[in-house]
Amino acid sequence: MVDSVKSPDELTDIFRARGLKVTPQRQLIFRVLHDELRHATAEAVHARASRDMPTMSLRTVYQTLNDLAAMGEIVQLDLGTGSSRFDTNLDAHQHLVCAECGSVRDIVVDSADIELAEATLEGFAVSSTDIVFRGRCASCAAGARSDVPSTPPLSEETATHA
Amino acid sequence: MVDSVKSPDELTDIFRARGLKVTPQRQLIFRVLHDELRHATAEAVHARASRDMPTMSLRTVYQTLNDLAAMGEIVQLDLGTGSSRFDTNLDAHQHLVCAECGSVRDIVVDSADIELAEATLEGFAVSSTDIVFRGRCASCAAGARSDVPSTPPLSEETATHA
DNA sequence: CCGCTGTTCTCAACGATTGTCAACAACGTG
DNA sequence: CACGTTGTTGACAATCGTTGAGAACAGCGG
Ligand SMILES: [Mn+2]
Ligand SMILES: [Mn+2]
Ligand SMILES: [Zn+2]
Ligand SMILES: [Zn+2]
Repeated sequence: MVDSVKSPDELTDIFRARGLKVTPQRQLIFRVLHDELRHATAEAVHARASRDMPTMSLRTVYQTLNDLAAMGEIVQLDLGTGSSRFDTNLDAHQHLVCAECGSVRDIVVDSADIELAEATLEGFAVSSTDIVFRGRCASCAAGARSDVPSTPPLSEETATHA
Repeated sequence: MVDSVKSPDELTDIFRARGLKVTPQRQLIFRVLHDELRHATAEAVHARASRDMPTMSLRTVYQTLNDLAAMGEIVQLDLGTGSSRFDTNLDAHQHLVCAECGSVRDIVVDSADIELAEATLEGFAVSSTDIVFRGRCASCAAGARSDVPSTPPLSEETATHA
């Protein structure tokens, strides 16, 4: 039902098929993406991977994430939170971004709802529609202090999802 | 009919009212924003302003743009093009961003079209909806080479608008 | 087990933006 | 209109996320 990131094994095959080598670093990143992180920053992936492989460099994480994104196995997002997020959900969808804690949640908006009048497009060919709903998540509304985004830009689909 | 950036005179009054000093630099920036630039980067504003006042520093431009944005006199946008754009159009609207030349065009999407099922929100309070349609503008489609975004991130609502 | 390639790692550079702070100018006051 | 206070400017360094370079290194086919 969901078109999510492929399994480490599948990604391994894909990399091999492209003549790319399958290193322990890459395998670890595959696993992290598949099993744990949803909208992770490179930093977050690195932090998680470093636990299992302390020598893992941030550079390698960026490299592999970029490779995966280039192959379309993950999607690079710019949600305006400072750093890129890498989305393992490949289905067409949009995001709810909490202005306070920075958590990211998937949401599906019927694209039929966003019909643009052809006339107003004036020849512009839309190839993708990025919608970001900004606001405050439930958990922030609960503990809430209404002022500034307290928690600095976070590293992942924060807390919240429990 | 359009809620656009206020006139230099009005902005002058607003700044004075807040105890902020009205310097020639600021006045120049007010004029540039009001008369010329629509979705300018700080760099673009600086380039334009520097023509009339060569000593103008980029730092001052950032400062003033941030001040104006903080007061709600302009809107800071992150369209994923590398640097912030400052929008002088204060009406609720969205953007068409050309992947090739980076041009930005306003477009109005009936927000009623984007009704989110309350249920799916699960307590998330949406405060703003940012929609960015990415694709290729008419003029790029005309001269078009279909590959990479040739023209690097631009400085403004490029060419196109003639 | 060998070697060719593609990889990893370290470290420096990058672009956009902000912090710092001394020199400076706006503007209310006398 | 000169004066002093206070906010502002401009030069410069620092920050953050990300990428470039190059040498050491490890897949993987032979
Ligand atoms: Mn997502
Ligand atoms: Mn606009
Ligand atoms: Zn939150
Ligand atoms: Zn274009």
